[in-house]
Amino acid sequence: MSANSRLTIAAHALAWIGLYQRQGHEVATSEQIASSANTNPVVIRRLLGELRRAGLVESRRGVGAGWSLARELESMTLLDVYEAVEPGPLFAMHRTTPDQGCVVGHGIQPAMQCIYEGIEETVRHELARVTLANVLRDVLAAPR
Amino acid sequence: MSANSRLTIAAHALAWIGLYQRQGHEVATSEQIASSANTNPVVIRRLLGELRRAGLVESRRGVGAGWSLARELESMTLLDVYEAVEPGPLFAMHRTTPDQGCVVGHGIQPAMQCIYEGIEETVRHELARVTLANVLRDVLAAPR
DNA sequence: GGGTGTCGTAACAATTATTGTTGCGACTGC
DNA sequence: GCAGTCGCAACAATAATTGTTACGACACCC
Repeated sequence: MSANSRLTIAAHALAWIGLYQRQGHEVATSEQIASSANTNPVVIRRLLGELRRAGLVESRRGVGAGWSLARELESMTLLDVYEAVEPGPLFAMHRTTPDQGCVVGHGIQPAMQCIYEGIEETVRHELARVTLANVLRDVLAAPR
Repeated sequence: MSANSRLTIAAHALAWIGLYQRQGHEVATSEQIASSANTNPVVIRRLLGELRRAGLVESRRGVGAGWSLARELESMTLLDVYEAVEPGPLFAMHRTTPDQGCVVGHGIQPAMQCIYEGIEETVRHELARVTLANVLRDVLAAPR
């Protein structure tokens, strides 16, 4: 199992801020978002910090501080979020370099690398097709 | 970073066995493969055990024992290998269930689930396009 | 029948990445 | 000055994978 839910939590946070702003509020606090996502506020701040670096959200400090969207949800795709919060590739190579004296050990990494890059490109393409506005719409469409 | 190189190692092992058999040998030992992949024989046995359960390889015991392909490399795709060695989904949900009393917390999982399933399906499709014979060919084509 | 080499598997340690938690300084509006 | 929130560092907790050791099971060979 891929043990990282960073993309999921980041999308959750963005959808939450987006909805909150639609309801007329200026900013959302990390504590509110953390409560909705059932996690710790620091986890949210860390993730939102990365999204801020990518230009997707802004933060204010002081009393009445919090987070707001830097762009419309319509102009944000899951690929933007993915690139902001996921550091590495989808599939990993050997953790130790294989035996370069062996034909297979020598050729396997470039061969797999090439295949993996193609797949990652496809995934990126799929992620780019979904905007955060789409996500929020689907969230609100869930039956209760 | 996705910390698991299982698919990579499994492809390495299959390519190694395939090449070894093309050179006229009957079976390959986990120690030979481990030496090429620069890892421990037990790691290889564990992976090959999962591939055996999926019907991709066979093993013999006793003196002169080892591993052999159960099917031609041409008829094996990376998807077969992926399904044999990767237990979970590509993207994970929240590790704790979000606040079901919150609209976003309630709707986020079905929304993301749906998106993720589409992407996984695409990845599977891509993996199914590559046979292990393709991989071995690319491995041998690597410049040295 | 015993010796040998290899798989099969369990148990546990080591490593790595992520997530959770605490603490405290910085900033801003009142 | 006070209160509320972010920013960030440090560290613990958790989980998954990988590495290692150990030993029994099995089959071939003599």
